[in-house]
Amino acid sequence: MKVTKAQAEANRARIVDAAAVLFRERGYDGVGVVDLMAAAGFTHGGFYNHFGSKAELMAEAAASSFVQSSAVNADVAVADFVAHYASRRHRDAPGSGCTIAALSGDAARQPDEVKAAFANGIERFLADLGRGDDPAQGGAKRASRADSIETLAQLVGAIVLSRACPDDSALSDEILEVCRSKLIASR
Amino acid sequence: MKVTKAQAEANRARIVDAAAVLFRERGYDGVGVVDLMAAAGFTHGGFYNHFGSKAELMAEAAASSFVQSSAVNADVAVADFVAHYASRRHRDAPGSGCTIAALSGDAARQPDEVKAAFANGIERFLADLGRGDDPAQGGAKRASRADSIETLAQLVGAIVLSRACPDDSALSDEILEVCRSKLIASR
DNA sequence: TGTACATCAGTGAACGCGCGTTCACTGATGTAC
DNA sequence: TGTACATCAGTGAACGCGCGTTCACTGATGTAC
Repeated sequence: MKVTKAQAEANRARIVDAAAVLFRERGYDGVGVVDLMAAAGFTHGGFYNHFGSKAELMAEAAASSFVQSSAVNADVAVADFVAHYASRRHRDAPGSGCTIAALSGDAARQPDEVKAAFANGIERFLADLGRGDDPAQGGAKRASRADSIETLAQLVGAIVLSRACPDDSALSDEILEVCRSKLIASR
Repeated sequence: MKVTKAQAEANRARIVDAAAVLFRERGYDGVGVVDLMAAAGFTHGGFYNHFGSKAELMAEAAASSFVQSSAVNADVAVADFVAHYASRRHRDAPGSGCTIAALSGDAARQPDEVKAAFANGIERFLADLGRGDDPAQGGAKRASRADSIETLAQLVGAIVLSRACPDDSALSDEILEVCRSKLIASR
């Protein structure tokens, strides 16, 4: 049964959104095409009407998540964003968290198509970190690109490390707390 | 054909060593039991004489790599170690590089057995970063645990980010260079 | 020390299973006249 | 505006393949007497 062009486009977007969550939660190899389609409410056969390959969807899901994160962060003061990033809440909710922290390890073993999406995501992230806040509200000042890179590396490292520790481990919490307070102190 | 107890133990160690390299290069799901055994020179059937599961080998290979890295780093000044860690050479040679940087993303989705090995590796790494150098040689002073955590997060973040970028990308190099110079300047 | 037997590391075939991808088919949508 | 036909999003069966794991078998090693 065919479907409206508009409906088809909306369906495609549903698949991308579902993929963005599932990949972050379970990793690239942890989710199959069947799972991805089922999560969006479809059977797997139609997958290749929308995407050339599973890796292509990975690239698109990542790109989409970067745009979404950036939109959300635009309304948050930089210091608050940093504090939330290096938090247990973020660590424990990879599906709605930072795609770079959740999937960089997987991206490293993917085709350049995927890596290019990640590089764009990193650039966007650096821009968000460097933008500073509305001076009228007295938030953070604009940061240099090098400072933003340093901050990003530490944020990503903190989440990656904390997630590699056993659940409920003191070390995992400690890493987040140390990095959070150091990052906030240095702004 | 049975084999000497000593030989069997040596064979087992060969498997662990090969696994430590292959997992870092290709990720947990990127290597099969067949590959792991073949890399050590065996057929796959004997795998379960040595290990209870593939995940168990992952835990052991990680633990072994941490011990080995620590032994190597013991002879290097902390500043030199940091400089080499955040380098293109390290980025481009994951098989012989830091297991935390290469496999933390995979470890996050593994059983606690594996995560516990990673937590041990992190502790060992922190100890190495904090130890300082022989005062007679005028190297780094002892670092606080919090400073070591901060350094570790930034090192791991730098490699993880740089590997997620397309091959030969300027951004990848830039991330490494910025983090390297910032880390060395702050010691 | 010599003999008989149990052990068990390594082999290679086989297990069931899920994977990514392909394909013939469907029927409502979109288009040409 | 109405009719005839082409399109193509979605379905579900099927493809070949590689996965982790199991198993019967082998023969040299290790052990008991």
